[in-house]
Amino acid sequence: MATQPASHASAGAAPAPARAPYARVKAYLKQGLSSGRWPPETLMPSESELVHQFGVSRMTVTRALRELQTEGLVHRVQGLGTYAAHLAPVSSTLTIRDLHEEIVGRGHRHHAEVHLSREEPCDAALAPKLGLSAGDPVFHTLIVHHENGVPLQCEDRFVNPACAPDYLQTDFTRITPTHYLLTVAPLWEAQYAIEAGRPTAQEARLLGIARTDPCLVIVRRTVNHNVPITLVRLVHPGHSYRLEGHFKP
Amino acid sequence: MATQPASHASAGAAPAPARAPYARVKAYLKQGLSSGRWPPETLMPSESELVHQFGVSRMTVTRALRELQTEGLVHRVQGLGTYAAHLAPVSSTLTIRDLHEEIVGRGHRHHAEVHLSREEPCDAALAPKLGLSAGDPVFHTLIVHHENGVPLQCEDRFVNPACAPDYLQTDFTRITPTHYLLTVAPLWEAQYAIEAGRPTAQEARLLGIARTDPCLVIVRRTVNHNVPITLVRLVHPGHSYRLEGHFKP
DNA sequence: GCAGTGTACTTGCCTAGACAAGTATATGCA
DNA sequence: TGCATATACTTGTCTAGGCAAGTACACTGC
Repeated sequence: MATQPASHASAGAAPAPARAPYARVKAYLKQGLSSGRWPPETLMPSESELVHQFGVSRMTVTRALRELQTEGLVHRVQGLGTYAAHLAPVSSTLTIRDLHEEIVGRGHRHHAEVHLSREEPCDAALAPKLGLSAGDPVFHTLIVHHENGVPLQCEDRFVNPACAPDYLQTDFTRITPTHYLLTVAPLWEAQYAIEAGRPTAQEARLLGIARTDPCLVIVRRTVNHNVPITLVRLVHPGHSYRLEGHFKP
Repeated sequence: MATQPASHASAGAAPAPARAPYARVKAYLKQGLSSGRWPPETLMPSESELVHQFGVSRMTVTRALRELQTEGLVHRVQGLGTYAAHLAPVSSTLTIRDLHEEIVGRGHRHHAEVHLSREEPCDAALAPKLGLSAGDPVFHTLIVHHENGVPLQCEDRFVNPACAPDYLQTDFTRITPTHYLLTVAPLWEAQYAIEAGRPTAQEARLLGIARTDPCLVIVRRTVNHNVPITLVRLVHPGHSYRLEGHFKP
């Protein structure tokens, strides 16, 4: 039997019905979840029920359900069925973009001041986090990023020389460390912690703020194939920087 | 022709090869992206190439590629092909869980102090954010959450009465507002902003901290079907709370 | 030179079936 | 009663095709 997709029929200004079949099934289920038709932990219609209800093939229904599953809205158990998720997972995508792109994306001017860029012996406290031994050489950069001339971020970074031997040769006024490291290892794993804290004396001076001013501090450790690449502390003045996000199921 | 899945053959302790075909294709591509085999914006193998290379059907390859696309690792253009993503999307899932679950999940004791729970006229500044008019009634709660007796979060929340008429009848020492609102509207859209700031005098008093202590402040606005539900300000003492996360591609 | 056309290739989405494997329940037998 | 088995239903995954639509490029005819 031949396919008969998207026969966009008569309706003129209807916004929705042009959707693909899998998207219609998905929207139907999402709407039901949203309206409370299937409360959490409730058994939802099985694939074969949906197949009959929508007159589509099972693959189409499967795709809709699988996408809902990856979005965390349902969970599925082989042999049992599909259940509405326990609680709506209020998980949001927090995008930690390259700061340069973020600033330029706002139509503003980005400017970096390099205060430190050197090799130094690795501190005992730092060593295990970078998979090194105390005294091993480690690259250390301290850069202040400005947005339209205003200090926005103090970036204190340690880099494992084994991962990026040419790191210190980079001109960090033109290329951010994040950007450079992405070219060296384009895909990695990261752990981060976000907290509010006070700047160190040096950070306060570089950012032009008081030591008592609250700052948003992000500490991030990056690993590629179990090899630590970099450990970075990003300090933002609290009054001028915020992480914003939007969550849409 | 019959399927011949997962013939887990001979190899004893091999961890990987038991994977499903679509997962093998996906892992192959991911590995290539990770190793720099396909630098950003590079054209990757087409579906038909992968079909021949792996001896699987197109649907299987399509699934692998589609999952990589939803993970943001590639982008695909009809008529052109599949490209390695511009930069590795360092986006991480920041899970804003219900605080009660978070605390209990750590094996600790959660305890909530309700300092305010009443209906009041809506402020002019607040009204548009909740889709109300100034002077309309609005529910207002102020709750301090403790972990093992230590103040952890001050939750100042406004709720649209139209969305949750029985909100004030809830016993917030037993059920968190987040949890209650999830039962009323299990699925919603949220905007949030995370920043570092100082507590108000009242917040400082309730949290037992100084007014100069830095705090992590999260402001979240929740909307269901374009109807604002709630606006909440969450204040955490900087020294005792952090958002942590882990990103793994 | 330049606009139009045809062709090859790509992804997007779909169908109708298949086998595998997990779960719960009814059934039969000791 | 209690245990083992058969059955019905579920999801997980795959095959081998199909049409549609978007892109790039060579090849026309003017």
